[in-house]
Amino acid sequence: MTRQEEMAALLLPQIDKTPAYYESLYPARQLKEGAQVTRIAPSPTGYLHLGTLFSALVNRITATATGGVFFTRIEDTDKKREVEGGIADIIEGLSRFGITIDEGFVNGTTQIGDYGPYQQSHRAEIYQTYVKELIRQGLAYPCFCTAEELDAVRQEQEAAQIRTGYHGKWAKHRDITPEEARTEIAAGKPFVIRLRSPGSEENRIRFDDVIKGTIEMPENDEDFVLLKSDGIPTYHFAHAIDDHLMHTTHVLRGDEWISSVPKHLQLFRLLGFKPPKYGHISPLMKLDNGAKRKISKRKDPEAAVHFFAEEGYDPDSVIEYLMTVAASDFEDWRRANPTADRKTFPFKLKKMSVSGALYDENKLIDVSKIEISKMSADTVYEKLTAWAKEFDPGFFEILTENPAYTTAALAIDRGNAKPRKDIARWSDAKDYLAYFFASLYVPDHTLPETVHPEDAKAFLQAYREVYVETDDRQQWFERIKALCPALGFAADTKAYKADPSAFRGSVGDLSTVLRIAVTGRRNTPDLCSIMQVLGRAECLRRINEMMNSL
RNA sequence: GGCCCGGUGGUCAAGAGGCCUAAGACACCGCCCUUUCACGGCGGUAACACGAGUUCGAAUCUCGUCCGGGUCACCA
Repeated sequence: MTRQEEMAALLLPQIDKTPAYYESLYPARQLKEGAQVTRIAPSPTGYLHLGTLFSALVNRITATATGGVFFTRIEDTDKKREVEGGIADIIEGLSRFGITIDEGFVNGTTQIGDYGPYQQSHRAEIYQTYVKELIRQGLAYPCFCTAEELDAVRQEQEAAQIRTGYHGKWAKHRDITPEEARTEIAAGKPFVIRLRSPGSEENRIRFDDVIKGTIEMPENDEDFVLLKSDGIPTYHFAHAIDDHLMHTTHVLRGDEWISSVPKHLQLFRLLGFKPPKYGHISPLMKLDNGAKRKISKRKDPEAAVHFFAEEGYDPDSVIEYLMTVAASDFEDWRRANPTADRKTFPFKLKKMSVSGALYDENKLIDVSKIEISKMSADTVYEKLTAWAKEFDPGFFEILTENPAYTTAALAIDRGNAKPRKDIARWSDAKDYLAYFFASLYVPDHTLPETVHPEDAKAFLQAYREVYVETDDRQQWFERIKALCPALGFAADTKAYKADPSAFRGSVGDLSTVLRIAVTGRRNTPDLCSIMQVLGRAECLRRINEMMNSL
């Protein structure tokens, strides 16, 4: 037994498997040429973060565009930060946004696929097997430093203005002997396993980031921690083992990871693994007092995706917006393919922005209005009521009392070539539909300054007599025009504009009066349709009510 | 501070040495259309961070400066 084998046996006595065992357990995937395997690896430390959603989207569409696989893996190696129900929050959150998962966790408790377990806390033995091999090869060693000692070293380094960290001569336990280690262990001292980095700061490494392009950095010379004192790996080590064994081809993650790439590449090389392609995604930013900064979980409500649900944004709108941020050519594609499934969008990582984009609510609203304008009345009814049920129960009651009626109201000016774009969020619908429901109807009978109350009253009185509920738009309008001459109004807008002094007003004014009478407001979609949905009795009632107030 | 990444209108962005008098979208403004509003159409305001250099020619290449972001844990 060599000294290194002795050390390996001392540190990880319970490990009896070898890497070869796992290599054969998780054979290469059988995928077609060019298929890319991606993943999202969230930590269950709380709700689904916007950044995680964005990253999941990018990984998802990358796999989809290449006929590959997208899987989820739970990085629960930090027990201190773990939150109960965190897995379900994140995974089910992704589903709500329509992000489908091919493999790994598909909800809070179920995992599918042949490369599991997809939860790092259940993979301890795998990591330890590889660490043991590294120790055998002299590439890893135990470190017994306490947090205080490490802290003291850092302070010394800072005082001397040299690079901080556990490397080179500062790596106290780098050459610890099996005997020394045995003594420490016997004394009950906890230890971590560190990499014995063969790297040097003098060397430069380069790699091609599939999003950012070529990046050059100093080689890693840090003896960073592989296994924490509880036997659980750090992110770096788990990443190398898992993405190798799960055969990930593309690691697309937040760009806060860029600086760790030298560690990861070194790990893959030392372990004898083929490294994946890396792509680093710029974060979504927000303007804070004129300064751009990454959206923060603590300061920004938008960081938590449930914010969007509460605001009433449709998940589909949020994804559509995120797509415009993820791919600079997505909007053009969307214009050319207004109704196509996003899954057919030919996504290219090269089209991703290199710098962080500012979260733009205006743009979200615009995208959302377009999305909702393209929906059928039935779809709107379904989504709106689903939203209201959760976030505005009172409104839900009102909407569902008579589904056919609500749907008819929602159908106005919808489904034609130029649908209206009144609704950006489901919460907007309450005001938009208010005059259709007695309990929400708060009419404002204020007339435009240009219209005299007596004219309005005379018009309403005359209209009441000629009103035919079944008129189509054309007939409906003709009827109003027909009333104009007797009231001294211009039936033709152009004639009125040519000589306003010759008339008391125009047909437009009269239409507005009717609109105010029927809906209690001046701006609405097509009035004729509204009156049909409201019904003759209700329209007459409202017209009379208005007349009485004049 | 060290190491990385980035900087084109208010925002997102196209842009690969001459096609740039710099596209498009959102927002904003105006006009037209119009029974209101919206939609739509037309038009408008508004940008290559700065300074050197390379070149006949620079938004594009190089260097420097400045600014912004990220990262330097037994967190991910």
